[in-house]
Amino acid sequence: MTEATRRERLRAETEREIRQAARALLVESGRDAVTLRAIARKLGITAPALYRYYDSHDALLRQLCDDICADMAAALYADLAADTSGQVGCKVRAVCHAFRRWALAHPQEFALVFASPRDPLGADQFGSVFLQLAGPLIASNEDANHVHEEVPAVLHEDLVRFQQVLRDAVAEHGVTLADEVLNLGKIYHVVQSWVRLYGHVALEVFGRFPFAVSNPEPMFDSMLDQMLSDIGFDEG
Amino acid sequence: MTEATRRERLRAETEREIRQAARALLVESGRDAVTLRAIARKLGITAPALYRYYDSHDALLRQLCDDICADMAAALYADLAADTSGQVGCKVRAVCHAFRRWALAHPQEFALVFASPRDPLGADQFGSVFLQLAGPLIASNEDANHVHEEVPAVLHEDLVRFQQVLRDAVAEHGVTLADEVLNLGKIYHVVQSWVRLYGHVALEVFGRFPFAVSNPEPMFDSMLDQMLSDIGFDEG
DNA sequence: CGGTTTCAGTGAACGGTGTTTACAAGAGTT
DNA sequence: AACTCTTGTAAACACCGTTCACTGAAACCG
Repeated sequence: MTEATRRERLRAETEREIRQAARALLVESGRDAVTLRAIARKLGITAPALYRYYDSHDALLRQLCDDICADMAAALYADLAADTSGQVGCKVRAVCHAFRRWALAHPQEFALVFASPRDPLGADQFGSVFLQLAGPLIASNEDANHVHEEVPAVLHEDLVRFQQVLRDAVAEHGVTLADEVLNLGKIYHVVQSWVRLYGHVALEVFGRFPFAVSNPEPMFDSMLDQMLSDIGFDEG
Repeated sequence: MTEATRRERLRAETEREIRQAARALLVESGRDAVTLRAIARKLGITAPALYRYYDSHDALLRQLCDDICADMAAALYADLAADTSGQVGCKVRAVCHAFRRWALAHPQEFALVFASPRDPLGADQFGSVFLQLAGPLIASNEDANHVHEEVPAVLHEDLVRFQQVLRDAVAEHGVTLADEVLNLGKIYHVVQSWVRLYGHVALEVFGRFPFAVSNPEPMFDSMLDQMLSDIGFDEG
């Protein structure tokens, strides 16, 4: 049984409906359609009532971003779990494909979360998703630590910091990483992989490839091949 | 002297002021601040007057996108011309740096043009900029055609089409390209370079790197090094 | 020159938006 | 039963895109 009082249950229910309505409006008609009055209309209430739940329209949009990130994370985890091959390379590939698939299926959400020149947005949420996914995957790839190139010294400071962030993320899963498996060269390639992954997906979602690509999926696959090879995963 | 009548001159002047006001609003306060009424206020006229110049708010935004693309193109050309080293690799590097610098200096414009899930937007404008820049640069790099890797057969169709687009773009400059210098492997790397260039710049502008990068420029430089090496330019 | 057309700009209006305020009415508490 | 806390309302304000009837001056023409 729920410990919450009747009022608390009703409030939670209304808040859920608000988020749901906001999400539906975003998906159906884009960011500009996520209007306090439109949301209220969907719930059969008036706009000012929403101020009992959110301080402003902006705050509601921020919440929407967090919800989107959480949903995306769930989708990525699901696709990751669906990959039953023991191979780590396959898992990485599965997650990357899931990210592309999610972005193409949710262009409005993608644009809101990943392409707004705003301060925090869903930054925290997303960062954790990336770390939760990338960290353990890299960690589990112990046998492919032959990547040991030198990276420019100027990058060391940032890469060491990211190394620590990754180590902490993995530690929450109860795994400890050796410097050998998580060397700076690999860290660098992880960042570069995120650049390419994001670049391809954003270009595809926003239609900004320099020419019409009839079927971008093979190009994405080809890019993944090189990414995985760069990062030190065996082909497969 | 101008052939235009007095009325035509005044109209052109007003139109220029409209674009200028719209641009200022975008830069100062973001996309949502580019309002017909706010523009009119800046010109000392009323909002409906703007309908004598643009069919709708949307049409005005589209024009704004075109203006931004044109300005960016001018900035890139200027930075390209400023590079007096004869080396093609240096020119490519200069243009890439110019693109990053422009994006960081104009985040709102970048977001509007490059990160909206809309149909054409400034697509034509931008595409031409990319082609005008990339085509001649690749063409002039005749001695570095040692890149001749195999690309997946599924990509051939698209790459051949892009090859033709590039060839046409270069032809307008009076240069004819041999298949040897513009082979599919190189074409593929050009596309991949655009993915990485766009990915890095967008991530930096939108603050979506998975960790705080204290000084992204060296990372950008490092990426350029690999890009140029992939594409077949000599180090320099 | 006088008459007519063209056209940039106005003011009022409509329905939409975020937000604030004062107020009502029910739920929970004592 | 009396009181408080919470959730909603209605009205209002200022802003938005857009339309429409209208004005006044510039441009054109006989």
